Amino acid sequence: MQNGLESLTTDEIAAASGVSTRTFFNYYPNKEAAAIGHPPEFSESDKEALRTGTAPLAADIKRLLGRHIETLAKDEAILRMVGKILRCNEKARGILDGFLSAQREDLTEVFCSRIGNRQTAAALAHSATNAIGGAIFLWEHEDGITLSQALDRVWEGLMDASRLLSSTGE
Amino acid sequence: MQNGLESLTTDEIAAASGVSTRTFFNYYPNKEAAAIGHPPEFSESDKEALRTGTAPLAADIKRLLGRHIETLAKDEAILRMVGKILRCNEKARGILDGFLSAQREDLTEVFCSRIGNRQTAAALAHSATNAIGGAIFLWEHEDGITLSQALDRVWEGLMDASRLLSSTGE
DNA sequence: AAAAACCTTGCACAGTCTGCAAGTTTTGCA
DNA sequence: TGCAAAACTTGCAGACTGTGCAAGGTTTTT
Repeated sequence: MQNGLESLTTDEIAAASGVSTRTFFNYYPNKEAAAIGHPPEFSESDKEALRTGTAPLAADIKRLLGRHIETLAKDEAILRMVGKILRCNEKARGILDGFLSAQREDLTEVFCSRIGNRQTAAALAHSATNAIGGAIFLWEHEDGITLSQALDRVWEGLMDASRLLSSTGE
Repeated sequence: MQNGLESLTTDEIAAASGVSTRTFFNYYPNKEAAAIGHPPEFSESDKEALRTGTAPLAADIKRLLGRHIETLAKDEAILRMVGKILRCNEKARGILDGFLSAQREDLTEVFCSRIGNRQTAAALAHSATNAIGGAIFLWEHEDGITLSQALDRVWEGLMDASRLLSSTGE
């Protein structure tokens, strides 16, 4: 069993769900999309807080990410299972990638309305979504660490990296 | 024609390549992988230069990225075609994502050996690969801009973002 | 209670991809 | 040169995903 998904047929999934295979495909465009579902979005109020926040930008971003990771932490089991699927199913990765790209664009708009410059906003949005992804990755690969702790570690790395990039020496 | 790839069957591709369909699948694991191919890697010597460089980190990174984007610029036609495929084929996105993740890990090692801290290295690697992706995106969506110019714009955004993140005020 | 809108399902079908068992070509070496 | 081994190509059968369509059933509306 390389995947878990690959060894599950749509017939089996449909039967287990108590609908016909045809109906399964009325609900979901394909097997992978059904398996990974739709990842949670950043909350509107958190985005609004980021848009209008007055604390240093880094602090406001960290708050958004922290709250988002808390949301994710509510479904650790799902997160772990989805991670397993993503690790060995290319199509699933592509589908998730689509969702995350949309979220990143969304976040880019938020940053854009706070700081004005689109390229800068895009870089920030990338950093933010990478931090979430990185935190999940760390949490998956390191025992006895919570998602929040993982985010803190990743965040520190991002802060270090930012300092390194913006300083002229090393 | 939503995709271009979806309306092309493997039978057609194989026939056009002068081999049987079965042989096509001996060469490539699937249609999408065949269509997008393997993206170019960062050159070993450029990575080595980054590993052992003594200029400010940002300058060394920028050099690596600049040289990589020059490599990409040699095949603009391919880049454009692959972009078109990626935009509407989830499986292809997932496959590319796998390649790029591997490249990013590779780059993480490079940064790691230069600066020591793994999380920081990972953040830098993310920023670097995002810059490449962002530059291609910008080049695709803005008329009359070269890849190098696009990279410069994206790079400025990254520098701004780094300063914003590492400063306590705004 | 009839009509309209909606949902589920079966069926046929196009397409991807794999394993297997030939057959064919290339390589290497005697 | 010539033959055996290795490597490659192919056809075929088959499992599986996903779609269009039309028939049948359910729910909602009037």
